[in-house]
Amino acid sequence: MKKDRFKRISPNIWEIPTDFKQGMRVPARILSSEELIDGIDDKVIDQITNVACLSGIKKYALCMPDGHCGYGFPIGGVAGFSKNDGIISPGGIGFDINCGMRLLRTDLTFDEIKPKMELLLNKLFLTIPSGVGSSGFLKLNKGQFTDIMEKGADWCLESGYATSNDIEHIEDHGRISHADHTTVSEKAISRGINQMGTLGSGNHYLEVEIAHPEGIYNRDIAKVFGIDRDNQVIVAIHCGSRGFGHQIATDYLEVFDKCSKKYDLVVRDKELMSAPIKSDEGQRYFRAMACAANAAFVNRQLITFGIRKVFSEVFGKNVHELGVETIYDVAHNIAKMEKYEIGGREEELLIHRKGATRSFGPGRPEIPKDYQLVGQPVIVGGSMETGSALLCGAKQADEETFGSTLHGAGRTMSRMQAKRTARGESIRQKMKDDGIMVKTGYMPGLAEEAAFAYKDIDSVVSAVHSIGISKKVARFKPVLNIKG
DNA sequence: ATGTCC
Repeated sequence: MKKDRFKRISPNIWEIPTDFKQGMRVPARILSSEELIDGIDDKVIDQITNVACLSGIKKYALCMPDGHCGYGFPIGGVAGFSKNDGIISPGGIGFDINCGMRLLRTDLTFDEIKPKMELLLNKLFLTIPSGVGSSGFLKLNKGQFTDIMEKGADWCLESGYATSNDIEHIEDHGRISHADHTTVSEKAISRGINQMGTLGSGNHYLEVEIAHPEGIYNRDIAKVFGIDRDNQVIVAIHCGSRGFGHQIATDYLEVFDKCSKKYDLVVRDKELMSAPIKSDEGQRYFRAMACAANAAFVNRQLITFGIRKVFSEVFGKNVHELGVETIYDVAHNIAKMEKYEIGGREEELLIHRKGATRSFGPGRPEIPKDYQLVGQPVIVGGSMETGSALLCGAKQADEETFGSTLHGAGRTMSRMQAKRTARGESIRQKMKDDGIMVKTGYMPGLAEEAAFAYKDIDSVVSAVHSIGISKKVARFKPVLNIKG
């Protein structure tokens, strides 16, 4: 096994030195508890050490505790590349650009929603389109979609689909700078224009969850985030930029493939195709990626609009009375320019987070005013059977992980393998027995996303908590799930 | 993740 060559830096940090394979410019670091380190796939080790070979990489190539095999980078991969001689790589961001999570609070408690569970589930399912190729209620013209690409969630504010409180509680206010619609293909636009406000498929879901008192690890911080009553109803939204971001990733992989010779980049894996950040092609992808990121923020905001409408109808009150407010909205798949100290001096790096969450601690100007004292919320999606976790960012992340932490439980099994292991119907029944009502347009998907196909979320969360890059705040238990 | 192969 390759693991005997790992150097244990601390109880939960394992380093793979540069002599592990030829061409590594920096060491690779895997964050993991002792119990999970042996479960790390050899392919993940291959992938993260290939990332360590990319031009302009600084400090380490990192893999979070929920890491598993992905396209090029592992999902759970984090890497920072020098603005001057570094690269940008679609494989380091993911096909689903700005796949991410939003958490909503409400004033409701479990007892209040119990009599209306089935109605709530059915109305949510009818209102929020889900599944492959689904389209939304909005009929947008190209001018509006250009605004969505370039203004992100601000478009929702202008159009009456968001409140200023929503905007304040989205990463980067739901508007990524440098977005330029001229870098986006017509094909991407035509795939995306009718998909705003839709959930998608795969591991995407919409979940109603309960904040039971025993799941609150830090009552003071939970209260700052708006979790302020026993058995409070929470809503989790997990989705991304749909076919729009997917097409942009596809388009630029093709562009990078064609220009790779010109820039003479050594790439150990075709899936890691890259372009220099400073190159014309690299800049164009960066700007197109920002458009997809903005569209994903809009998507989650429009889904929020739909959820508010449903809650309002089902409980016969307006949304203000129900207190349906955005706790926070985070990107899990994105690259951003951020400043870090490298060898004693500050450098601007393009931080790639692929299945990883920003984890900024207290005092950072980028985070909402009301969260300044505690750090940003970190929203971690579990499997549909186990529910999500809420953490807060910590300063330690700036030193260890380029201000990053984990994003989910992390798969242990491929979708195919999961489908061979169980049938959707048996998972539905098991969830029902556990008090979770689920609705989906694609039953085999329940097996694909079953808890047995994922690592234990509490275990991966404990690892990042122990390292100190983010801190446990709360764990929620699902009661309703719409699986795309 | 994805009009899961134009």
